[in-house]
Amino acid sequence: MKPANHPYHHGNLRQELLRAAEAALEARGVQQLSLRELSRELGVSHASPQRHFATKQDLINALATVGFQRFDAIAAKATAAARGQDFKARLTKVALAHLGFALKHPALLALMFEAKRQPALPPELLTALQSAFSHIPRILKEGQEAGKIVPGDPHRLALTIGAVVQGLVAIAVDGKIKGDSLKVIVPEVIGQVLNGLSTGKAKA
Amino acid sequence: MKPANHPYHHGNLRQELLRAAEAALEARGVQQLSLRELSRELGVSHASPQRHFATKQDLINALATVGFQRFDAIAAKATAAARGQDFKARLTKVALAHLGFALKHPALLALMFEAKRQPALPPELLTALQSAFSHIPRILKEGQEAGKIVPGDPHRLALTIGAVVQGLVAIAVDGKIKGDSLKVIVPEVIGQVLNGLSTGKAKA
DNA sequence: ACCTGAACACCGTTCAAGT
DNA sequence: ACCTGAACACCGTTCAAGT
Repeated sequence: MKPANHPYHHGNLRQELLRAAEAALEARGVQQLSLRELSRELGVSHASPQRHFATKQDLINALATVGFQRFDAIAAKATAAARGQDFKARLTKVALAHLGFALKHPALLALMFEAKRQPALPPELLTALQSAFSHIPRILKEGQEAGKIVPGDPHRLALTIGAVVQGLVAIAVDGKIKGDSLKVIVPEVIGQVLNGLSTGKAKA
Repeated sequence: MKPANHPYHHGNLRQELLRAAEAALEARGVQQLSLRELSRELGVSHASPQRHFATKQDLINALATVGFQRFDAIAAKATAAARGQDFKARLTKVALAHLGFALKHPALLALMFEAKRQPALPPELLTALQSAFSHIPRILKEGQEAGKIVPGDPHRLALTIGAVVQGLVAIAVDGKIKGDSLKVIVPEVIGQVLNGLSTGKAKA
């Protein structure tokens, strides 16, 4: 379990750097993330990260990529677990999965969303990101094919629900929703969006 | 217009620093924001910001504060301009105001949301932030009092619409919505939330 | 009150050199 | 292939000193 005390050849410095970086990120924030400090912590020279991450941004991109991959895996598991249920239940499960991740790794999530804003995304980051955001549109498409959702451009509908979930995540991360109450709030918000907030009219 | 070339006593270094910082922020990103570079650009010593912003974080907080103040002013103007209209039109106007700001100042918006995550918010930042996010709940409350919106905890309803708008902003900033199409997409998304996405049932 | 200049303790990145 | 040590050009922050 512990990598002994080799004077040389650390073993898998790349993995250790990623692990230490994530811990430092959640403990002290992105701003304080320092390659030299990570090197010190791992007992290697400050120049040794170079071989594994050519630049600090590369380390950040790698962190963001594994973040989106975990994000994706959690959502995939949630949808799989809700296979037989109706589409509202499945949407709720995916939303809860996203929110659970957000509350567990708030600093990593912030880093992920910051990394997303880069002009030229590394390809692995892009595919991880696309996969992570594919679940809600897919569920909506199935609901629409089953006639459970109003017709219309599926892309447009996915935008609506996607915005709600992303907004909930942002609000929850800010601590504006107590973690305990998520299981009651999220289904209600999803229900509100599905059933509408206006009185009277059913829809056009 | 130009502050002459005083060897001493710059005039209002504080304002100049804020202005230069915002320009540098949008041009090169938060990561590259440097007090020393701003000082060079303004032709003052690298230690001179100290009197106006005790720390770099103080400069960032000041930027975030003016950002939220402008955000607030724009939303207030939008609601004032839509005074006589129905509550759906007013919600749409506010959402469009938020989105317009986001697309105009994406880096500043990112800085504002990052600043919001600080454990101990400076009081002016907090009040600016609260004021900026007060418009949607207020419109919803009025709509509810007029019987135009389903009954229920107003705070909960505001959460739903607030999440949608915040989510749209996040998605728009990522460039996933073409700026031109906002005027058609936003009313449609707001309408979807108000009228619901499910077929059949009006509501419970 | 506001700014300067020097100093301190940090950074990321590069590169020859070691094993 | 992987790591080290020294070097370079930057940082933020502090503080005595100047006006």
